[in-house]
Order: sequence, then structure tokens, then C-alpha cells
Amino acid sequence: MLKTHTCGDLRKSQLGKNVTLAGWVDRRRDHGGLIFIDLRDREGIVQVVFNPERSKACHEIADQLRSEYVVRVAGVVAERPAGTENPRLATGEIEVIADNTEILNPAKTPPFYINEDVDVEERLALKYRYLDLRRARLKANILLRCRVIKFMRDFLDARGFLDIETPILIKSTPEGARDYLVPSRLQPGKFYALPQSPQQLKQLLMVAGMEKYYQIARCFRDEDTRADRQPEFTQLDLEMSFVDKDDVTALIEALLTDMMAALKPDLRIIKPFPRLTYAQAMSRYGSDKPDLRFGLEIGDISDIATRTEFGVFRSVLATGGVVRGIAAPGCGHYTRGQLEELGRLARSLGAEGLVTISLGATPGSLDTLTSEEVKSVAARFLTLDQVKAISARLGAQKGDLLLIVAGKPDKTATVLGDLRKEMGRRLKLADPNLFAFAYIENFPLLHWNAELDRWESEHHPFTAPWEEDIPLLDTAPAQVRGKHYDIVCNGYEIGGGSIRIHKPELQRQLFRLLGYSDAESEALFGHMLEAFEYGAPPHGGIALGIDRLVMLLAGEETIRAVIAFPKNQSAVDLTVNAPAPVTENQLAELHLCVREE
RNA sequence: GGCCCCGUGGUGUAGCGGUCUAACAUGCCACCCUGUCACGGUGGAGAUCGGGGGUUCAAAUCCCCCCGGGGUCGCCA
Repeated sequence: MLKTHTCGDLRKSQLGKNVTLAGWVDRRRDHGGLIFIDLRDREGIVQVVFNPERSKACHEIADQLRSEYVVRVAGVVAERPAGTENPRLATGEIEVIADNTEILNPAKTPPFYINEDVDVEERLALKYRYLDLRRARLKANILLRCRVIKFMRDFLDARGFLDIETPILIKSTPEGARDYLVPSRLQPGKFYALPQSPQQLKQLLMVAGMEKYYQIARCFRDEDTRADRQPEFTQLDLEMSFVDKDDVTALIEALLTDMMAALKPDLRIIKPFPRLTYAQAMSRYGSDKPDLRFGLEIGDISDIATRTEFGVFRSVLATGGVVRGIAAPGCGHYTRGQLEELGRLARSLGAEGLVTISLGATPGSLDTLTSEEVKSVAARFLTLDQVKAISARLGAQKGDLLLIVAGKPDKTATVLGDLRKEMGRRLKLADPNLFAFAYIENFPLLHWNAELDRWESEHHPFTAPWEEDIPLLDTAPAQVRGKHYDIVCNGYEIGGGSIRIHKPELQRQLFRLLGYSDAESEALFGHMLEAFEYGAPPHGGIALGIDRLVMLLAGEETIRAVIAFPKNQSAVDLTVNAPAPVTENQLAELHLCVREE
């Protein structure tokens, strides 16, 4: 090694020791006589002093040093003179007095600050990702990610799970996201696909008798990116034999609970994890991934609305619609402009309109509310008692603002869910130190795709239906519940899994329901169907989105901040400039030609 | 593909029709400085305001198109 110690771990206990350090110049302070260097390596920062009276040669080299130069310094660990200690540095009680200095590599002036936490245009930061990763924030994120994964591995290893790799070159299947394809050189006209997840392979590992499998698995989906979505991402993928739903969810609950205690002891979690049905999540929070850090629950006021003289409510209800709302605490003073803005927001989310009811500008008990204080376009169609009844239903107090949407049940739920999220954000209702994990269960197994005129899997076609619902597959597929569970945290879906089908007949029945002929099922999924003929154990599993989980733990708003080399919104890697053209020869070997658009 | 936001010295911002010959901070360069730690001081260099077109006596500023970036809807079994 070119160094004997790291910059971050020098303390008073090493006083008088001769050490050799190597790292980057974080900052230089030139006093004409004395020169101070903050020397940085992965572990931290230490001050190095260059004194011409001690070493003229060192001082002359220090004079040439600039930001991000790579240097090696040999010197002695010394106590700082009284009064010059720096409590902001872990190494602030000591300094290294340089006796020998070597510039290992000079550096151009970086295109952005390494030593300050200033937001830089992401295009630039991604182009120079290797410099961005030197900065404290990203370095800490990458470190945290490493710890999270290490924790998962240790936890599962201690419980008898085997880490098994599965292929990256597999087969395209029609279900799910768009595949990334890899042309085959040896099989002209045929293609591999990169896995969207190791789903089928881990099920085959269960048939293989591995019983407990896990993998830190890279997954690929050729869909548009989002702040929390990348073309390639990482899952903790696991599968177990001889388990039911509660075994898997309990395991993951223990993993996450222990992990939070070990890595983020200052953050609170809700124990045990709440379990909501899909129907509850949709009706109470208007989302299948609700943020449970705050209330602001959606309430149904259809029964009250139907007794009012308000035509909008009555006509919607007469055509099978519903009237629902939320109560924004302390927003009764909102101006007309603010209310109009909320109305525009609601319409942009797909609502026909938004009815607001201001319950006065000052807080207080509902009992003291007067009709003069109630402000709403609907006010003259509502009695004071009706306003109070609606308010009570939505948990409102005087001084609050009711946001009410009338329409089709599904649309009303999702619009109010989005409004709830937005108001929660604006009013800062979410406790930043709370991690609200929860399970969402009892999803429908299937949903009807009206455009394609067929049933589709809510999760994936290998999810097992509830036993008691199996007869409904033939009669009322929409009512069949799946043994599927999602795990959510703070409004993000961070994982999902299910108990799988392990009987070939049931699997065939599902494929038929999804519109595949037996011949098609055989061609696409024959390996699964055949495997199930050879003693497939009951099994199930789950996958956690590691990028999202680490993002939340790091307090970041995009998973790009926890991935070493992420892609941008256009799925371009700006660091290495991928994707890129290839030569005609390469294409010819792959039996490909590029179509002119 | 739709919608929203953004693009001004290396970096981050201000300026939003004329006094902009474009400001501030920081960085960079030179000189001074032996206890600083976001060191300090003095001086200097550095931007045809993403590109193109238009409106106007006059455009960084208003309009249109394009390019690039971000957010989001669709999409994501």
C-alpha cells in the first residue's frame, strides 16, 4: 500500500506516530509561510501542515498543490496548538506535519465543486459521475447502499437462504414490461431477453429443491424512466418452499425491522407493519401505495350528499357515482386564487371539478361554526347541519377546508388520493423521522383490459388465487383474490410478492383465462408447466426494490442518487455515452440491419 | 406521444423590453500573508445570456420552432 493509515481514522491516540497518507486535496489554505491542506480519502479528512522551517522541499511542493491533486504525504501526527482544534472534523484534534510529499497525479480544475454540497445541473454531474461520487453526499449514499445489501445478505444467510445466480440472458415472454433484447449470433434471427426479474428461474429453483433462495438481482425493463424508475434496477429477490403468505411477509417484516434498528436507529417505524387490503387502501387513501405517515383520510359522504339540494352531487349519485372528500387542516383561510388553483389541479388529475367548502378562517370546534363562516359554491344548497355532518365525516374542525370530488368511484378515489398526497406535501404533514412500512393485500388476481378485450394479471400469471376463489375463475374472474402482497413505505411501493401456483392444471387454467391457447402456453411457458409435473413444492416469495429502499433511507428524492452510474430520463448513460452505434460488421455478425425510420 | 418546469462567465444564482459596455457569490490566475480550517487581503482574466427565426426604433428579457435537462401522464406482468 502507498499509505499506512487513512485520513479519517487518525486520532490523538496516534500522536507522535510517523504515518504515510495518500488521497486528494480537498482544500488548500496558503498563509504565505504555512500552508494547510485538507487531505481527503474515502474515510475522511485530515489537516496536513507544510512548514518551510520543517521541510522547505515539502512546502515548495505544497505551493503547487491545487484542488483534487492526488498526493502522498509522509509525516508525523501532532497535537494541534491549543485553541486551533477543529471540532467539526473527526480528526480535528490532530494534524499531520509533512516531512515528505509526492504529487502522485495533478488534476484539472473540476467542472463543479467537490468540496461543497451545491446542486449541479444533472447532465454535468452525470457526465462527470466519477467526480460527483467523490462528493460527501453521493459517497454516503453508496456506502449506505452497501450496508443495506450487506445486512440483507447476513440476515438471510443466517436463516439458511442460498445466494444463487440466475442467467442474465434469458427468454422474452409476452407478459409484463417491454424486454431488452440481445440478438443471438449463433442462432440467426433469435433473441435473448434480459430478465425483468428472475421470477421463473427462482420458481424453477424451488422445483429443484433449493427451498430457500435469494439474490441481489439486476432487473431490466425497457419502459420510460421516472424519479424512482430506471431501465435497470436492483431487487432483493427471494423465494421459499413450503410457506404461506404470512411466512414471507413476517420474514421481510423482521428483516426490515432489524435493518432499521441496525442502520437507522434514529428513525421510527410502525410495529407491527399495518396490513391494509387493496380495497381499504383505495377507499381510505386513494392509492395502492399510500403514505401512512399522515392521516388526511378520504371519507365517503354520498349518503349525506344525496339529501342535499346540490344538483352536481345529486346527478352524479343518480348515475352510480360517489361523493367523497378530504379535510385539509387549517386551510379555511385559502384565498379564491388558491382555491382556483386547487380546482385546476383536481381537473388536471382527471376530476370533473372540485367542490371546496371553507369552514371559516379561524380554528375552533365544529359546534361554533356559523353559516356566515361557510364559504362554498355549494353553500346555498347545503344546510348548516349538512355541512357539519360532512365535516364530521371527514374529521374536519372549524378553520379547515373540505375538498370534495364527485364522480365514478375509481376516478374519485385516485383523484382524492393525489390531492391527499399533494396537501400532505404542502402542509408538511409527514413526519420526516417516521418510516411507515405497510403491507397491501387481497389484490384482485385479474383485471379486465377493455382496450385489448382480455383479462390481465394484476401481478403476474404465476400468482396463486385464494383457494376458496378458484371456482370463481370460470364464473366471475374479477372477484378472484390473489395471494399477492405489496409492501409500501412512505408512499412508495418498495416490494411485492406472492404465493405461486405450483399445480400444472391450475397454471394452464390461468394461461387460458389470460387468452393463451394451450399451444401458445406450451411454447412460451412449457418449461414451467413441465417443471410443475415433477413434484413442485408449494412456494412463494417476494422482491424488494433496493434502489427505492435505499433512496428513502438516504432521504433522497430519486433513485439516481443511490446508483453509482444511473441513466438519465432518456435512458442514456451520460458517463460512457451509451447506447452508441455499432459497426456494420457487428450488425452483420448478428444477422441484423437497422431499419430506416 | 401529451402536459408542466428549466437552460445567463468553470459552478450556483440575479436581471424579465432601453441606464446590460450583463450583476453577485464562489471557483480560476498573479502577488502579499506562519495557525488557518468555507483562512484573509490586493489585483486580474473569464459570458456574443442553449441554437435558429420573428416582433420592436431597441430583446438575456416578448412570440414561434428546434436542441438539451428535469418532473409527470400514458407505460411500468
